[in-house]
Amino acid sequence: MKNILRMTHQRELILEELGNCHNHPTADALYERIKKKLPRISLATVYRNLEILSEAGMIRKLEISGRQKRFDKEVEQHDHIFCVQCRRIDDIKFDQSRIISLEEDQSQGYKISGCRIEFFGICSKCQAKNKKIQKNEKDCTEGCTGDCIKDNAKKSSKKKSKRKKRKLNERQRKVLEVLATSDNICVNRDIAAATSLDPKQISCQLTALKKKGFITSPIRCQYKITKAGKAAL
Amino acid sequence: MKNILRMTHQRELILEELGNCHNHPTADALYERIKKKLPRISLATVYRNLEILSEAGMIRKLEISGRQKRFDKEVEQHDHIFCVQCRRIDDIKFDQSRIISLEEDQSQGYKISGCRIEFFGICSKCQAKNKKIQKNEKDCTEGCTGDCIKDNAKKSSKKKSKRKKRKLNERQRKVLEVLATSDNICVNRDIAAATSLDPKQISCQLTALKKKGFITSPIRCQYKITKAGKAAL
DNA sequence: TCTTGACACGGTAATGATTCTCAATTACTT
DNA sequence: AAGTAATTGAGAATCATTACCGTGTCAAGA
Ligand SMILES: [Mn+2]
Ligand SMILES: [Mn+2]
Ligand SMILES: [Zn+2]
Ligand SMILES: [Zn+2]
Repeated sequence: MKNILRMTHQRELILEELGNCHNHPTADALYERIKKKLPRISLATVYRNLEILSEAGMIRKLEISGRQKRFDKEVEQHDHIFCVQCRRIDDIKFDQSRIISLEEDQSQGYKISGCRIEFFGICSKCQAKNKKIQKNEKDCTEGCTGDCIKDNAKKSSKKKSKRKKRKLNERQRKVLEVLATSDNICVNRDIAAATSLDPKQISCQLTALKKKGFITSPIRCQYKITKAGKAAL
Repeated sequence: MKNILRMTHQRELILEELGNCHNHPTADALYERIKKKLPRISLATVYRNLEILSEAGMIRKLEISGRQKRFDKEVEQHDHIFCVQCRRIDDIKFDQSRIISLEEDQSQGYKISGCRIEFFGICSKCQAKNKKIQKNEKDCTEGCTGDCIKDNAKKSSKKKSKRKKRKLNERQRKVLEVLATSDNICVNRDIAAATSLDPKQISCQLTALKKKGFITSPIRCQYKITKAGKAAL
């Protein structure tokens, strides 16, 4: 009846490897590290044990906003701060008792058992990086506001997990090829003539290509291939 | 080039329906409600518009701990409290500026742009329910700690999304049938004799059955079918 | 008026993270 | 050493979310 935790080699390694991690790793990241020492370990085993160990209170499972869960060797109560740009997560110590007791008055009948405080911002490294970029950046064609930071974060996080698939379908490739061969800006009609595709189809593909960043439309109804577009061919 | 939001019928409905929701609904829940008024709407449209509307600042996307994202008609800054048992989410107002300025001293170089505070506990309804259950519960064979509450929450949340699949394989059914016919507690050997299965196989199936809640092991190595197990046959 | 292309839609496939399944193996108990 | 329940690896399944694609609608410009 008593649930004894067997200390298998796998479990031991997972615990040890998490202990060596100072950034709060995801199950996947931990799996990659452990594979080097035990190549036949399964990702499911890593997930399983991280769950079991956190259930047993030997590690902590973090549910920071975002998709992947992260794991923490430190079991003592503490909160976190994360960088919205590079996604790193650091510890912060914060006395929750004060804020909880403050909240208990207007708790709407809830019996409060805890709270999670999550700061977010930009870490010192990213601040420095941004400053450098801003200096070097002179040919910024369009206003570069907070959006591009967000885009960067999104892109980097995606690239990190898996390579981004940017496949072109038959029609998109045709359209892109026409734009690649023609030096000047093209309109729908030009492309239709060159590809013998239905103009409606072309409009649809142009939209998709623009969304992917492979073409731009400097003037309404006129398109031009981008560097990314050329690279994609 | 300019991003104009067209107010389509679908978008209007989504906005309106979210406005009528006082609990912070998931995309899926909202979809189910909207389908009643517009049966041909696509789930993808609901997701797409919730994203667009929150991007435009007309609604808010919440990343409360847990898997599904939730959406909030209230765009003013506020935090949330959720019940770990029934998963309902309520609003709380909290002055973040104080706690943020408090944190800024020891911010480890971060430029803090905000924070999310998330209280959790047990709502008044669940508290009342628990009290009732505790009174009625006299045949609680094993210590009923916080664990069963958590189990309940997990189960109910799963049931809500899809019906739980509890199928038995060939061997599991055989084992369960032996336990069902025998009134007393059985050991592995008994089952082996009755089923002509390999004892190793039986051990494995017993583990699976126990995990599913179809059998219990009141004494080590001795098994007994549960009500759920009988129901499953 | 006729084109055009941006936005949007519905349906469906794909994706990413996580969990489940199951026969085989392993680590504890006795 | 034997017996047995916990654990494993490999892969399938699940769940929430997003991407894709062909089509439709609308408003603005030729
Ligand atoms: Mn930490
Ligand atoms: Mn709210
Ligand atoms: Zn950073
Ligand atoms: Zn509740």
